[in-house]
Amino acid sequence: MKVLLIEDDREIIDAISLAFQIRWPEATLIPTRLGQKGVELVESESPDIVILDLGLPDVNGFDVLRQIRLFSQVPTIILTVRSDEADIVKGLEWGADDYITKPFRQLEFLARVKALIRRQVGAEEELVVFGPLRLDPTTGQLSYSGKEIALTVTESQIMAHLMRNGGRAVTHASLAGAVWGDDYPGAADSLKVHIRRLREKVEENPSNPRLILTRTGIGYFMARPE
Amino acid sequence: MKVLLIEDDREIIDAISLAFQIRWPEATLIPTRLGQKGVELVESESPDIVILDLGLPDVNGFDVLRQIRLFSQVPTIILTVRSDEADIVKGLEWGADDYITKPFRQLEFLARVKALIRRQVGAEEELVVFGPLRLDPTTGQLSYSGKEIALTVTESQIMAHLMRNGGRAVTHASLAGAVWGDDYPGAADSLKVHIRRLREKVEENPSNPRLILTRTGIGYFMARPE
DNA sequence: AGAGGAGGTTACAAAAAGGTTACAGTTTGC
DNA sequence: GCAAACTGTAACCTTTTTGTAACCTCCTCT
Repeated sequence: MKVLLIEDDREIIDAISLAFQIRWPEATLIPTRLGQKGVELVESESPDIVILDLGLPDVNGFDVLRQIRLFSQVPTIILTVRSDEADIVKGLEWGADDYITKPFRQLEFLARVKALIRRQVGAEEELVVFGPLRLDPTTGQLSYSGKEIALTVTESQIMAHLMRNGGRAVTHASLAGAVWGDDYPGAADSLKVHIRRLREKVEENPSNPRLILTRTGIGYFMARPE
Repeated sequence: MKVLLIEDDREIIDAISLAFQIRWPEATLIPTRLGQKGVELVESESPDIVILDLGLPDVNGFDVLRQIRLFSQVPTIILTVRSDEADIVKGLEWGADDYITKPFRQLEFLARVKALIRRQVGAEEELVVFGPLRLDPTTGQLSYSGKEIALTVTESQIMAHLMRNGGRAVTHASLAGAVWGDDYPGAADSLKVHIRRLREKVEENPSNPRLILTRTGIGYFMARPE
């Protein structure tokens, strides 16, 4: 989970860093003190949420929000000392999703951040990554060395299992179990056909594989590509 | 747009009714003074948003929220006199989306309601753009390679969903969920018919589509046109 | 060298998924 | 109030995916 913080006040940065460290250490905080830099970071880093201070030294905070909204719908919380109603309305109408006034309370702040992230649709979309291979197990979309390869459901399950154990051998039983459940007699035959089909999709020469390798008597394993 | 208000204080009901009448007359306000009744109304009326007062006479407000969350993800704003931080956190963690303390300011209140609805349905979005395709989801008007194509409401929802995920596969479940909600048995049949109708409108040869492509076992995806 | 095991390769058929069409119930616009 | 448009259902057809089985190749062990 990536959180972009656009804020110039060192005290606030520290307070928020601390809050995340204590309450939500698995989140990555990307801080910047400049609004312009912030807009660029939204594009380059694709954060899951943006926290934007309206009182920046270089540019007007509303402008930053407007620029972000030109190309991104990233959830954005506005943070400011002003508690003026007109500002709140303006911020929300311009596309902010929430609004917190300083001084804020640590727990409320984090609760709002989490409530907003929960609302996001693709928030739980997880990718299986192994070296240069990236697989989206829900769609069966595999990216590998610039190519986009479409896998079927079964292929995707096998591939995900191999990638999650990337580098280590996976037994036939474990692989078959992940796809067909533990006791299905035909699995052995079916598996070798599916391995072939996978190799035809990902290997340069399917009969001389460099990625999905055989461990005779054991199972298969995925070699880390150079 | 339906707004369910669960509130017992006559003054607050009046204040909110007035705010809606003046600022947002096209919204329908459904008021109830009982928490239990409120839960039933969420089910029977399917409101677009719920405003829930925690200080109800018959039941505890948190219980009402919990009961609603058992079957519905409707956006919910909690309204209360308590400004105690623990309550705010508790409310948000239990699934509320926003929290406003009384006394509240009319404009801020409405801005928060609208911001919540907007991030719920993406209603604010004027245009969905993908490559040379431009879709106005509010009117169903689609421009594509010089042609102006009128889509029906359902078609437009499906198209928008595909375009927003342009290039990436979208699962049947996600597509159907976006149109008919999450558990509607007939969705699978209906979806394939709507896909056909869309293809008849946008494809040169609907039986050999180049834009709306199938991922068997997964769903559909929109190919980036050259 | 030959037998046996393990996995590879291919072809084909069954099953699942999706495509196509027609029709009927509803809603919408005049 | 009627015609047109929209939507969902169902029946039937086509394509894709999956599983099965036969045969092949390679390696090992005797």
